Amino acid sequence: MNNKTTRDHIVEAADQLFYRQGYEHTSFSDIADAVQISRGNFYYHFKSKDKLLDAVIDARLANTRKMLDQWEIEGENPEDRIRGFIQILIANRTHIKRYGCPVGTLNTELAKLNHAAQAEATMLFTLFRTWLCRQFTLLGRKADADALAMHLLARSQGVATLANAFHDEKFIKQEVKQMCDWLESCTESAAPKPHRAPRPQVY
Amino acid sequence: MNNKTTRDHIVEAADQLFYRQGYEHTSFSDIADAVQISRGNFYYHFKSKDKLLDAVIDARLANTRKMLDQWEIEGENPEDRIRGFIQILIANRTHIKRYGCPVGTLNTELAKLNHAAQAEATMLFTLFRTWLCRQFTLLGRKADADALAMHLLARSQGVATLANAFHDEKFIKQEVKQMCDWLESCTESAAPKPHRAPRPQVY
DNA sequence: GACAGATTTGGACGGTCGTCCTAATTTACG
DNA sequence: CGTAAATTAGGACGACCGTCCAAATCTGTC
Repeated sequence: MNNKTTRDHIVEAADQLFYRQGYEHTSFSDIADAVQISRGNFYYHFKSKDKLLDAVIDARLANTRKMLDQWEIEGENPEDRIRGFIQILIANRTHIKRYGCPVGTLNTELAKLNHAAQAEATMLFTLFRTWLCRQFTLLGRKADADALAMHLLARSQGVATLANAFHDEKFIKQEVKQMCDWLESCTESAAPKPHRAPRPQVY
Repeated sequence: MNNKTTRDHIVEAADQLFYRQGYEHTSFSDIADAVQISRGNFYYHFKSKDKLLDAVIDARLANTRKMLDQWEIEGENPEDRIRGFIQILIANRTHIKRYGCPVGTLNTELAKLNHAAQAEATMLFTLFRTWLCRQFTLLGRKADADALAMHLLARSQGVATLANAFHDEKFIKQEVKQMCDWLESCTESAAPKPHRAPRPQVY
């Protein structure tokens, strides 16, 4: 599909701007400038700004589903898949440093606005949560798979928040390494060691 | 000092509203309603909204410094102090569930707005960072004290973000327990651990 | 080419925002 | 008490917002 519709362009530009500037701080004029259409044209495609937000979240949900599905059919083992998830932080480190995590920051903003689309945005987290949960189950951690999934999600969110606040990419790499170590400890035989702080070392 | 000035009342109300609704989403009218003064009165005390934000952040910085200083003179050992820090998540869990972490969400918002007060807001994180760093140093982890401090900050932020997104208090308690366990492992002697965590369990 | 429907344009509309200004009121002090 | 300064009230302002609408333009079909 080479010929994208105007609607697609709007959603794409809005997605980027919502991520970089936040939903509320992004006006129709901003998006119109980015897509190079007139302001009035929006209301032919979306009857309100809220509907546009819904469309953006739907697009993100679709893309995320596609990505996670893809990761699952590429024949790696669950541990490598989870490691792949962790590595997103590395791959997107430049954007994360500047704008934070797209999922986390959107959820945070919508919570403050008490926005109707909150539940839909949380679904983005749920997608990762259930996917990670499935991988941990495959790893033989069925009993606490969801807790492990939430734990990993939280670690990722925290890393993104601090990397953003301190504008620090190196911190991302530090923590990614620790998360990978932690992941390995999840797969170890019968008696796994609890998550431990590494001994002093130069990072 | 029983008689607070109008300025103090404004800062206090703005602080609350910025936390609950976000900085941008809070208007002077909102604050005026809360303080019960006229809108025009603001510009006698603050010449712009940005200056009001500066005052709010300064107040938060002062309160945080006071709190951390207090924690340090109350004769506990470093480990207990850090445990106290972790327990903030429990103490404030109801607010965190609803509005997220005051420090993290403010930093996230200001980053998106590319606001001039970003650096001042990051100072809130730095306060906790250096305090935690000092505690870990006292624990004998001088070499990686800052990394441990950042790690703990990140964990806390992640927990707050997810608890907010999923409106889940129980998750906070789960993770706090794990963070306390992790803290204990920081203080153990260089030799490997005497006891291990049990296999998958219900959290 | 003519026509109908889909799409786009640009401006009008109320409303709210941060800001500013002047007049009224309160407070402090000789 | 009287007066100057500090403080507050309330409205005016220009700008921008999301929304809406009528007219113009494009697109495909007979």
